[in-house]
Amino acid sequence: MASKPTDKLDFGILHELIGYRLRRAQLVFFNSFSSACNDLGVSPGLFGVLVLVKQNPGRTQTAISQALGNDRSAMVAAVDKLEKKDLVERRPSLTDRRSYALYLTENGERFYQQLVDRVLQHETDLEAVLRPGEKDLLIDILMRLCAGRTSD
Amino acid sequence: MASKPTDKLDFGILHELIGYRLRRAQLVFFNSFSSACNDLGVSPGLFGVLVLVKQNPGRTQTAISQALGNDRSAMVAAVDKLEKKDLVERRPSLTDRRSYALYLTENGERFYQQLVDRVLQHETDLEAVLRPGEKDLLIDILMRLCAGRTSD
DNA sequence: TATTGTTATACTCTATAACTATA
DNA sequence: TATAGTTATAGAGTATAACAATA
Repeated sequence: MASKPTDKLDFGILHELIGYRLRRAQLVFFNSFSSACNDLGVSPGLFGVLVLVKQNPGRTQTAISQALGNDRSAMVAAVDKLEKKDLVERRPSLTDRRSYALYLTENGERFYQQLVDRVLQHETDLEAVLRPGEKDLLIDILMRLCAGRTSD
Repeated sequence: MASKPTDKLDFGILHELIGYRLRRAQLVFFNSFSSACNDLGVSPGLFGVLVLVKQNPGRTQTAISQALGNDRSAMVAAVDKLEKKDLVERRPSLTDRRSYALYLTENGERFYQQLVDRVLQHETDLEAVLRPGEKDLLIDILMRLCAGRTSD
């Protein structure tokens, strides 16, 4: 009898590889984050920009992009989107006429509170499968795995 | 005095969010996996296909794609690449003339051993920052985070 | 009617190179 | 010379819709 496509497959070493498990888990998080926040029009990437601008008002696009570990060219479209949504504004830098200083707008400040509530609720939902202390340990392990290989 | 782009930024809640930490860690893994295996011409995604074909010879493209959690249309280019590298072959299914049965080629079998050695070495390198028992716990936590939300 | 492999297509994310205006 | 923002561009990766052959 031929095997059906829905039969469980043997994953071999795949299930024991940290890289594969990270990819699957990250995909789950990405999708559920998007579901939780797509009515607000904020992707995981844009959320990261918003947090850094909120916590570090007045920084340049390049500084934000370096902190997030991606190229400054990618920041252009991101800030464009956030500006169009009236969440972030580019102000001319007082000290360097080549660069902009990024700030949350008034609307962005209000929006940010609402967004963070939503994100923390999402986080809480997904933490439901963790036992006490496991979240902190998970974060700690993930940071160690990045140590020396990223800018943050 | 103006802040320099290289100053450390305040990440606020970002560093405490599982989703963000997963994304950063996954990026580190993806990049180091690519460095370790790009001379072999195998990406993380192609590696997943190879493992599933090795462990489940004779399955269809659709079965493999479902197990990996992506669309069957994406399998076409993947199997094309693996066939061009003489690692995988499409054999006509004996029971269903619409579908192919996937197998590793002879060359693919030899290549697979070498590739797995490389991947396990890569895994070992990255496990260096983990304490005894933490890897199993990490895998367990990551699988729990996926439970009920993926096909595997 | 439903499914397999395929194609065409599009969208996101990301990186590189080159340009401009400044420094 | 070097840097900030920008643009054009290209490459993955991924998803949808539609089609022909087959079930």
